[in-house]
Amino acid sequence: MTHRDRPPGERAGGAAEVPGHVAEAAERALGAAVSLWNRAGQQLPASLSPIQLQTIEIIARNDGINLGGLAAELDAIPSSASRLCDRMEAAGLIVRESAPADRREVVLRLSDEGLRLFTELSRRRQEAVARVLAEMTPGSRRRLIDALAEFGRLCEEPDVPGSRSLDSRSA
Amino acid sequence: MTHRDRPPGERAGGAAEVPGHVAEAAERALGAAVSLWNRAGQQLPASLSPIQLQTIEIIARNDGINLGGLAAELDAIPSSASRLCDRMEAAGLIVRESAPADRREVVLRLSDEGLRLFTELSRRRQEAVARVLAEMTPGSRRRLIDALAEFGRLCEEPDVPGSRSLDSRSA
DNA sequence: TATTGTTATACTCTATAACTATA
DNA sequence: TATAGTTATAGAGTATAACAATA
Repeated sequence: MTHRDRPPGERAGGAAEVPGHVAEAAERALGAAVSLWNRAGQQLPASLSPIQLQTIEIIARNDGINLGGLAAELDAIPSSASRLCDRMEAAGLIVRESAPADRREVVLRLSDEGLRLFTELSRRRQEAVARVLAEMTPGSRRRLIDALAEFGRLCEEPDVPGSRSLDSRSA
Repeated sequence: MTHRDRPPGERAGGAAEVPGHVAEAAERALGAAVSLWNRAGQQLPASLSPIQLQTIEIIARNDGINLGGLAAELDAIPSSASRLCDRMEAAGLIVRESAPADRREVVLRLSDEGLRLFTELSRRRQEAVARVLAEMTPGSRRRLIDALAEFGRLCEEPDVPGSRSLDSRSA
């Protein structure tokens, strides 16, 4: 599906093939979508900070992740992640366990309350997106979903510049 | 997984018309896009915090906004916004002026440095999006841009539930 | 008096550096 | 010694409440 018949040596990863006004339109539309996305989290009844919300998502998708792994996912240092876990454990959102294999490590899991919040967050995001999708014609909606799915897959590909694996803390 | 084919021409009006698996796919794809979007800001050479980045965007798009307006856009209270402006003014990113019409008000503008950062942020976001778009086939890309533009417009419409005008501070 | 913004205080979030425990 | 995590300290970000200036 990944249509890449360009010679590997060509410049800028092929971004030059996309006209400026197209990138600008995409930026504007994505900006509105990002706002919609973020509001779904802000409107949760529990009123978690963005970083606590992000932490819940990371642990939900990486059950049993250790503290260093969480810090890496947050793009933060272990000390910050540790303090964050202090507060989230005290708030009853996560649990810290000692890893059986290596007792230096800490295994992180969601508490029942944390899992409930994650489920609710996902539900609200889907609902917010669905409300907008419902305003579109079925044809537009179908084209958006299909194209967006491809776009999302490409965003997750590690070989896309600016995707992951960058140490932005040293910037 | 019942694929509901609705008769075309029927008025779209409720989120219930969008099947759950469609909303789920959209959530997943948008999540990846949101990550791409956020990384563009994190990788700026200046290393601003998300809230400072957001403040720069708000002032850039609302030149001369007053402090209360900024606070509302940030979904924060004036006191928090005032402290934020203290630091950003000290960092040379924004300037505070007294409003000529009403001397109680404070008019906020970007400094040259703040404007430069905003331009760079926008450039990097467009570049990140363009790099992914360049990986798509021209047809998919076209369909995505067209459908995404419509989606973006609908996200910005005030009558879409969960759009704006919500006082999430009281939640 | 009502509105706009700032200051006092306290808590969360984050990084640097020093530390403890385990390997 | 090297690794995983915590604690000490300090500064940024935020809210509540009290305050000052202007309308």
